[in-house]
Parts: sequence; C-alpha cells; structure tokens
Amino acid sequence: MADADRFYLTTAIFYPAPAPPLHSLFESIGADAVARYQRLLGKETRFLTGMDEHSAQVEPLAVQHGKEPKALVDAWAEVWRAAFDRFDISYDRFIRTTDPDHVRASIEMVTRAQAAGDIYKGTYAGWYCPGDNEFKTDSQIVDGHCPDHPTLELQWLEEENYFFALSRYQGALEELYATNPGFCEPEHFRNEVLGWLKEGLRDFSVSRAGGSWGIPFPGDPQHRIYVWFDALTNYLTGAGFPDAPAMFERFWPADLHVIGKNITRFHCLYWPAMLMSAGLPLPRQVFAHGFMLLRGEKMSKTRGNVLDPDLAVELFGVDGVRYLVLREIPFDRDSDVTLEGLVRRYNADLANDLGNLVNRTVSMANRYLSGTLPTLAGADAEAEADAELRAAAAEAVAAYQAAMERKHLDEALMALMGLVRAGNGYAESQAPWALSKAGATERLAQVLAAMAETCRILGHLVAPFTPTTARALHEQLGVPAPYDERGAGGPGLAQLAAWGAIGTGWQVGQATPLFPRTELPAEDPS
RNA sequence: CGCGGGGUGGAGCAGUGGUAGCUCGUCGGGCUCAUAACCCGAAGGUCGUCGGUUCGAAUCCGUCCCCCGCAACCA
Repeated sequence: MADADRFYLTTAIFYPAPAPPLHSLFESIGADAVARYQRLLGKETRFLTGMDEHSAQVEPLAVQHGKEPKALVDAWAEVWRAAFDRFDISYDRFIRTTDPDHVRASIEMVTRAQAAGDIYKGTYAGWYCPGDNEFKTDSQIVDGHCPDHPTLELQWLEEENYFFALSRYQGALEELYATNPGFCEPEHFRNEVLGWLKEGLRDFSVSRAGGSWGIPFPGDPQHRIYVWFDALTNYLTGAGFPDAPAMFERFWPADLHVIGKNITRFHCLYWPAMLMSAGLPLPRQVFAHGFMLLRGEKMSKTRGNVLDPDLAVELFGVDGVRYLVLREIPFDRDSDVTLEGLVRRYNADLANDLGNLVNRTVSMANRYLSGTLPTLAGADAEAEADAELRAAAAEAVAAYQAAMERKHLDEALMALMGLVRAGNGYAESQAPWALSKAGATERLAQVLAAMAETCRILGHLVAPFTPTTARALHEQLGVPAPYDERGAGGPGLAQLAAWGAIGTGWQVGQATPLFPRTELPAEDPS
C-alpha cells in the first residue's frame, strides 16, 4: 500500500504529432507544478508523462513519409521530450507505449481481464475510412466524409472485435462514486460522468483486426490491442507493473491522474473498471483540467489559432509562460487567453509586483546596509506593521496550500500575489528610504530584513511554478534554495515557510530584474 | 424538453438569503528604494429574461433566451 510520504502522479499520454502546441504543454506544466509542490512538501514524488504511439493513423502517415512507423514516432518522441525538457517538466519517466515493458504490461492487463471473464468476441460496426484505415465515430465525420479524406467514400463495415464487459461493472462503479465522489474532480466534470453512468454503460471494443502497428492481442495475433488497454495501462507501467513488484508496491495506486476534460469518460469509468477486473487498487483521484481557448475558440491546427510556444517563450521566458498559463487559466475549467492579456498579466504580476519587490529589497539592502541583513527581532510595540506582514505571510501560505491541495493552481498564485502586494505595501508604509535619511539605522535594517524574509518565503511558494527564477530569487537574496532543480530534497514547506527561519549574517547578492518587462510584438504588416 | 457546464461593472472571476467583492484595465493623487516600477483613492454593475417564494434573492423555485462541451484516441 502506498504511504503518505510519497506521491505518484501522471499526465495523460499525448497523441503522436510532430511537435507539441502550447495547449498540450499546458497539461504537463500544470501537472509539473503539482509534482514540484509535492516535492516542496517533502514527499518522494514520481511523475510520469509520455506519448501514446499506437494510434492507427501512425501507419498510413509513416507510409506517406516513407518511413517505418517506429522510426516516425521515434523522431516525434524526441521532439516532444525536448520540448518538455525545455519547459522544465520534471518527469521521472517519459513513457512511450512502444517501450517493451509497457507492451508486457498491456498484455498482462488484457490477460487478467480475460481470466476474469470480462473479454468476449463480438461484432463492431461503423463507418470506415479507407484513407487512414480507421473507423470513424459520428463526431469525426464531416458532411458524411472523413475530414482528412473528403474525396473518399466511407464504408459501413462490420468487424469481429474483442470487447470488454464494462456493463458488468455498472454496480461497482456506482458504488465507487457513492462512497468516494472525490475520485473524479472537479465536481462539474464528475456530474457529467455520473450522467453517463446513469444512462447505463456499454461494453467497449478493445481490439482491431488487420493492422500490424500495435500490441498483438493475447490469444489472437490477428488482432491488435485497441487504445484503452494499451494507453491507460501506461500508468501502471510507469509504476513498475508488472516487472518491478517492489517499485509497484511503493508507487501504486497513483495519487493523481491529470487529464484533459475530453477524456473523463475513459479515466473515470473505463479505467477503474479495468483495474477492478485486474484485481488492482484504484488511483486516488482523476483530475480533469479545462482547455485553453484562444479568441474564444478551441485551439486547433485547422482553425489556425494556436499560440506558438516559441513566441511565448521569446516574450515571457520559460518561467513566464509557465506562470501565465497557470495563472490565466483556472485549472478546472476553460478559459480564453489573448496575447495582449498575457503581456498585461506578465508585466503586472511578475515584472511590476513580484520581480520589483525582490529587486527593490535587494537593491536597498545593498545600498543602505552594504548587503548585510540582521536577524529578525521579535514583535515589539513599535513594529505593528511587522506583525501584520508576518500574519499576511502565514495567511498566504495557508491559502496557497489549501488551493494547491485542490489543484486550483490559479488560486494558489492569487494567494501568493496577495503576499507580494502586502510586501510592497509594507515597503511603502515603512519607507526605508526615509528611515535611511533620518538615520534610523536599526529600524531600517529590521524593515529590510522583513522584506527579504517575505521574498524568501515567496520564492518557495512560486518555485513549483517558476523553478528557475525561484532559484535566481533565492540566490539574489543570498539564501540558495535547499532543494535541487527538480524541487526535491528540501525539508518541507512548513519549515521553509516559517517566518524568521533565517539566521544572522544574511548577505544578499546583486539586484538583477528577475522578470524583465516585455511588450507585444509589433504588428506584422503582412 | 438528451446530458453536463456557464451567463455578475471594459476584460477575467468570487460571491448559494441580509447594504455587490477581487484582479487587470481606466481616471486622479502620493512616493522615489525599485524593472516609467510601488502605494492610496475614484469612476464604472437594474448580478441573461420573465414570473414566483420571502420581511428581504445574484443567492431558493419555475419559464424562456443565449454561449460552450459531450461516445472514442484532435489537450
């Protein structure tokens, strides 16, 4: 059984494409913030992400590119992995469904379902597109044709398939949601799942005949495992199933599956049923995030309204992008973003508020105190403002933690920004520059120490969101973060965020803007 | 009547019975340590519609209108 001192989380695995658009990175960035937060708490954290490579479209695409399917996805996987690395996604494993251990895991899952009597042969019927050798669902068909091959006639085909008896788990799933509604969060997506459950579950097809790309179906090599027993099983493979029992024991069940809201059906109904069939414990929670909309529409290549990750990084830096997508888009629902809005938010929050607070603090510490800060004195009568600032910090940390636990990442950032504002307000009311002129050296030092302490705590709170800049922040303050680049190895947030954790002889470094202001790129005259 | 979500000042959101709040933006003032940054104040909303319950509703009930998702691998 899993222990409370570890945390295993996953993203969905991504459908193969030449390169990830920003909205795909969104999920990984969000999950990464959660992973880093768990490490910040001091938990041993395992974070899995990767690619779903057995899509039926890979084979025809490979032919088009004159490549073997595996060679095609190899190339794509490298691009994705590089993009994840660039965005500091701190995954422990980048899983590919073509990995040999995953193939074994998928086969094991099908075998267990067969042993449980949940797999049977049936007939699958549907519209089939000869262009990409794939059955199309109603929603995929446009004007009676496959959108990718509008000149070809769809054929109504019937095929012998293996099915998973999902309907047998109707009662068990009802029971699951009755006793543990938090299995699927947030609530509005759970309601949708409950609606489907209420309508009654239908068995689903788990094999396709004829292709050669995919994992052979146990007991019938004419068939390949079709999506679910392949893709969903990756979460088990990533925890060591079935080859590494000790690791699996440690990390399964998963604490959290972060997924897009479009695949709740599979994660909240199919997946738990598959696990029950296999006799495995269920994950603790599936969290569905909303989508990033651009100009009010779903981003898609065909609409041409995708936000280019390169442009975003150019404007905001990697940490800026990470912060912005998680601040602008409430993690549990859809939200519209615009480039103008992102620029405004970046400048207001990161450059003007947080960055500037750190900058003025370090700068004044250098200018007035030659960079040396004193130990924070206890509360005394004349320092009511200090007590207020300290209280604001404690409040922000509490609100931040509560929000992070619920994966309301935007709220966590709002709590953090509240402390930034308190810090800037404190600077204004205490006016260290005036204290300097008045020669109130001792008080001046205390005020700057309190500001620095606020910045130090803020650095830990933003670290899951802007890891690289958080390190730079702590370095400027002269208190290097006590955890590594992935956020691991620290003593836990409670200790890190305790007011006055700093000792004597605190020496700050050079003041350099953490988040330089940015501006909208000039309108392209074309 | 398919199911789910949503309609609150210019923008994005909070607010589930008791004088409508927050962030951004706008306008005015202050400060000068700082990334023309920071702080304070102000303007701006008949809370989608119509009706009902109530001493009292954005908040409960009903009607209608509008927007967004939804069954297969497009986050």
